[in-house]
Amino acid sequence: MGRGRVEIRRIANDVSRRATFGKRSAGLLKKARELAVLCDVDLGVLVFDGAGSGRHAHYCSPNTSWTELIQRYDSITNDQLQGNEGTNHHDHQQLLTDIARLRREHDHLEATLQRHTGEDLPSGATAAELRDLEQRLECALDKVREMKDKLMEEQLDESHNRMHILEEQNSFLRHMMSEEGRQRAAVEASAVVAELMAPIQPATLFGGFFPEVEEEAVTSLRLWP
Amino acid sequence: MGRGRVEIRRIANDVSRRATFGKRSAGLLKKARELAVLCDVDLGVLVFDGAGSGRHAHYCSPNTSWTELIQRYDSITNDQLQGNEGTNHHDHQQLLTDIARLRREHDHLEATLQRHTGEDLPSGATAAELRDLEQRLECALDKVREMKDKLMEEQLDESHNRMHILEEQNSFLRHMMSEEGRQRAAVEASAVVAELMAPIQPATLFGGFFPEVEEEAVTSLRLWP
DNA sequence: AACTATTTATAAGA
DNA sequence: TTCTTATAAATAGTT
Repeated sequence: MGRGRVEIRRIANDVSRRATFGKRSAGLLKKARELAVLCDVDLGVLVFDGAGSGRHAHYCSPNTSWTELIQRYDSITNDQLQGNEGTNHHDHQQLLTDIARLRREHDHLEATLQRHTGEDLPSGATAAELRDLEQRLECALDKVREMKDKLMEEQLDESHNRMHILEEQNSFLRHMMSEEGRQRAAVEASAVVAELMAPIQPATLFGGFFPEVEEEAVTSLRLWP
Repeated sequence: MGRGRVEIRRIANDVSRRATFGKRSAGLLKKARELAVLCDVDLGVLVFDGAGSGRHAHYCSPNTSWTELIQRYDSITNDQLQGNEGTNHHDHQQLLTDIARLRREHDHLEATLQRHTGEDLPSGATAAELRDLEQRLECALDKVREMKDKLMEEQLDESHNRMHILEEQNSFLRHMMSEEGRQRAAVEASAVVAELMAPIQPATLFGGFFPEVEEEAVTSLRLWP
């Protein structure tokens, strides 16, 4: 929504990024407020500038609180945490064990992810380990590319289908025109038909005859940037 | 945005309210994702249907967690809220909270990692999102390769240094031998040379990291005697 | 901060 | 529910 279509990726330019942050976070909060009122829901939004600029925005709908929202979120994400309220000390010990295990898993996952992101490559890594990581990343990259290609192919197919439909409409309309032409002047009609037949170029075809179809076509072409 | 202008007040009709909830919460989450990526900010959105319908939606930007967001929020709103630590820090309720938090972080990390591994690519991903992931992975791959190359260069440098030192020692010893001119001394000297050459064994130098380079190294060492 | 040309979201209808 | 379409709303680039 603006003068140009925008790719959803980090805005490199510092000034435009700040401007966009202001506009979009205001927009997001407005949408949040509207949703809360229109649909009578409890919701919260928190936004913090990644850098330490301190720029932030937040909204929490009336009749609720962040504490409540987070509690609800917890009860959704891990519902196996239900029945053990106010139970005995055995469970207390069990909880300590669970926490220790979770902490370990947490650290491990975090480290793995940081390696996968290249953020924190272990300085003591051997060349063999690095080569292993390299291969994993290549593998992941392949999978991502494969999925992306599949998606794009699907979109291509779809646009081909649409083109096919448009071509059929064209040929039908040409047919209609030639019928009309016979009733008037046979020579003129065949000239028009010949002209239409020659360039199947969409640009030429859409140029004068079907402005309402042109938008369709452009839209579908834009499906794969 | 729609067929008609809409007043921002609770939608009375039950059906349209549900429909609007679905559309607008999807829209809100999309906007949130876009803001997170475009402006590189940390943000979170939580939406719960006010009634107990269970309908809900949530989003938390990558590289952060609800825990972190809430902490940041707390530090903004009331940064004088300290002091109640230590008394009941390890009671049952606190442990439950801790465990919930850890589970949340755990799930978040796992999801992020799975995306980075290509194990669980979101089926609803757009081509643009996939390209974003692709670029991250390429970036990580570059870093890993860079570090691997640096490591290999360092190890090569080190081995060259050692060789240089050994060559100097050798030439010094040969000089000594020719001055002495005695067979017995010569034999002793060559024993010393042999001993000095020992640590040059590839296994020690390269630590077994470069089987493909090992042969190369052995070959060049053999050139000398 | 204001202005618009455009894009995007979505209300209503099918 | 999901898809379509007319229209309102958001906002990117500009001044």
